[in-house]
Amino acid sequence: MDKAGFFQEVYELVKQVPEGHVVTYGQIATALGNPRQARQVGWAMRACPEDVPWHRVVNGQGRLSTRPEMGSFSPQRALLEDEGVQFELDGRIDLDRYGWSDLRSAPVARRSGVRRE
DNA sequence: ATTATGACTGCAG
DNA sequence: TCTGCAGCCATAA
Repeated sequence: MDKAGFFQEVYELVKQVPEGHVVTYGQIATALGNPRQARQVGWAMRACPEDVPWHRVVNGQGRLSTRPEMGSFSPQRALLEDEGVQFELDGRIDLDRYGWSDLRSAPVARRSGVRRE
């Protein structure tokens, strides 16, 4: 797998995230084998193809990291809310509830009380 | 080859 | 809880 494959892998992982769930950059980087490459994941998202649900990717704090300045704000929040993700009053997401851990076969320790919607 | 930048993360204040 | 600083690493100039 060449370096360009890294981007492709990121996209594949993001595509695996179902509606109503989100993943962090570090999570993706970890799934790829390098938790330190979280930043490069962001770089990959910068080229986010249309067939990639980039809006389901947030930072480790459950906040939207997408640049709020690209000429206009991103519809990320609206998209997530439309999928059933409930935002906190401070604009944060409860990763304990919406965080996805089954990225490409993860050990997981999913809590038993994951109630969605 | 070297410096700067960034859609990140974790720790410290 | 929030802000700031340092560590990491691929891409750009």
